[in-house]
Amino acid sequence: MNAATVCDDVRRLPGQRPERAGKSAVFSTTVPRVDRQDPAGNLLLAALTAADYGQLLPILEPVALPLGRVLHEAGGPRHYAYFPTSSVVVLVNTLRNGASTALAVAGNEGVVGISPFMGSESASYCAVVLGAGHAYRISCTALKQAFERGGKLQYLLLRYAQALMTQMMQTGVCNRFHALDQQLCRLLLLNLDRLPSNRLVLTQELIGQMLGVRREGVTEAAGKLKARGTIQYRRGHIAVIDRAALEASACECYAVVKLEYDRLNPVKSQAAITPVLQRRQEFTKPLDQIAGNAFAGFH
Amino acid sequence: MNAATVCDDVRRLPGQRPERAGKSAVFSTTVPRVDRQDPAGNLLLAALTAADYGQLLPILEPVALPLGRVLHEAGGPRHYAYFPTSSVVVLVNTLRNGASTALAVAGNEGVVGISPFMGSESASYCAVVLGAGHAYRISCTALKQAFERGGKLQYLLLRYAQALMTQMMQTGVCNRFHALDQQLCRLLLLNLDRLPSNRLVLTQELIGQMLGVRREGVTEAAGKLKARGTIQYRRGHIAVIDRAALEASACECYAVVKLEYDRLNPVKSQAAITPVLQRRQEFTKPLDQIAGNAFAGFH
DNA sequence: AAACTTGTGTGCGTTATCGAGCATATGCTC
DNA sequence: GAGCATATGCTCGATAACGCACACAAGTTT
Repeated sequence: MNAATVCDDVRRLPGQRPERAGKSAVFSTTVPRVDRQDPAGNLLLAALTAADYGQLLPILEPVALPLGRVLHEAGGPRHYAYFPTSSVVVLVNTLRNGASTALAVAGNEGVVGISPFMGSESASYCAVVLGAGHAYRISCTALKQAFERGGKLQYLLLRYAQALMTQMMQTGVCNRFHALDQQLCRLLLLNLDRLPSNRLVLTQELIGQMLGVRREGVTEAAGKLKARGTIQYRRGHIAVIDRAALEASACECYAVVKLEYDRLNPVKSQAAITPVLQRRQEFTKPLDQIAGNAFAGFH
Repeated sequence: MNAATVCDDVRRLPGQRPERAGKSAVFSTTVPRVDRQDPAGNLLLAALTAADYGQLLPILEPVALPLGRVLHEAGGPRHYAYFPTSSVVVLVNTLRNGASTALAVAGNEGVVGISPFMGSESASYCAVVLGAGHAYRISCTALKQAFERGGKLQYLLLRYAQALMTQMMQTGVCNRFHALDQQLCRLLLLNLDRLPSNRLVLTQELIGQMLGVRREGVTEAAGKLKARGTIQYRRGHIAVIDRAALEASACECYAVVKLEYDRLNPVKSQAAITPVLQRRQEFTKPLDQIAGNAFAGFH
């Protein structure tokens, strides 16, 4: 991790070189030039009052985030917090034996680095760029100061932290109960929602690390999706062909998380999630109403 | 859940009736009468400034929490936040199919119900009493108001929320990678740390629900611990005989979480965790230093 | 064009956990 | 003490994911 490379042009990345004449119609699709080269490309920043936004603007620093860049190391000090505009960052927890899982995905709806205002210099997870793109960074001390001024900024940051927590919990249960096939769909969708196109730059090996499973398992699961025409892929590039089918194949966890995040930004369209909203009742069923529950009779 | 029973005497609980003359030396051990019948029995409240504490005191309401009491339902509104003194509460996430996992354990070191000050009326998890005891409750609006006054109370609440997040993440990875045997040890220890004695009132069925595994699996894992003389149990009562052995059998996750929580309260002795502190280096190893990592070469 | 790196496809035996069913034991209630 | 609800113990086949080994293909470097 070299500080001098922080502002490198993101358009030149491993595995993301300028494409040759389209071999496949899907992969030659030009990526929409939604660079979101403006702090307001980050929904959290965009939701600030003009006064707050004005105060932050001069200390926000644009950075390009290449795939694999480690923004925060586990247990290490956080120097900057990042407001992604067109990048996707995952929060990864790693065990002693090297096994790791991504517990949360963050993008232009939030901020990477909540510890500064949560009262701790460090946190146990590490933050890694999974989708190359841009972000605006701010020094942790400045963010902390801004947070302590209270007001809408504080509210938005806390509200986001809460949503992040929800995502972590949901991913935690998902880890235990849902099949790899479903989890793959969830991961793809969470990334997709934070990117401007239907294409992801991800190797199966990397996906395996994010889900905490073997690469071979990902190959198998991805193969099924490919066979069904839901996705296409080749050497680290994934193109989602049928998003609806992907949502249908995902576990409920995607919907739960999406719903929570949609509540952060009431302006955003919720059209895509409507069928899920209707199932909300089931998600919120209390523990004691569930069949075979050992708590029954204690109330 | 009947509101009228909220203040029932906790000494009369299912499975916790007055004991007959000790059949077994372990189980007849009288529980130390550490009732912590004082808000200061909660470490978070105890750490407040005299002024803050004085302001909260009149609106804190003592409640007895019987085993199985649901404090917050998933997705439901939170009316009260709870500061446990001698009770243990788990935060449980439940899926549509009824499968559930406890992602965090809370006790007298913190508070149950962080959503009010995190800016949301509800949260996706539910909070269930796993260790009967006492707590002090406060209305969510009052807690929110107190939080907004800023100062040390705000700091402590946020700092705790951050630790809770760490616990959830750690539990999330633990869910995926660690064997049931290890997870059982972790769960027992986390409960033990929040209770005054070496005894837990827990059925294997309940443990299964907390860990998201079958009851039979718990039977097997508990059987091994019993055979090794680490614990004893009978019909919903577990007694920890050899705590050191239990710690040795637990996965690293217990230590990571304990360490994080110990940082909340610097006064507390860290003697028990010393060997773990020495291994801290390994926990914080960044993702890119780990063998077989797909990120290598991207920096 | 050749060599090389890196990503993907596949097969095979191993393992932990599951799901279901049933047996036994414990401790409460009457 | 008898009856009963419930906690625990045990078995068996099924299954998802693992670990490993290797073949092959795509794209880069020389």
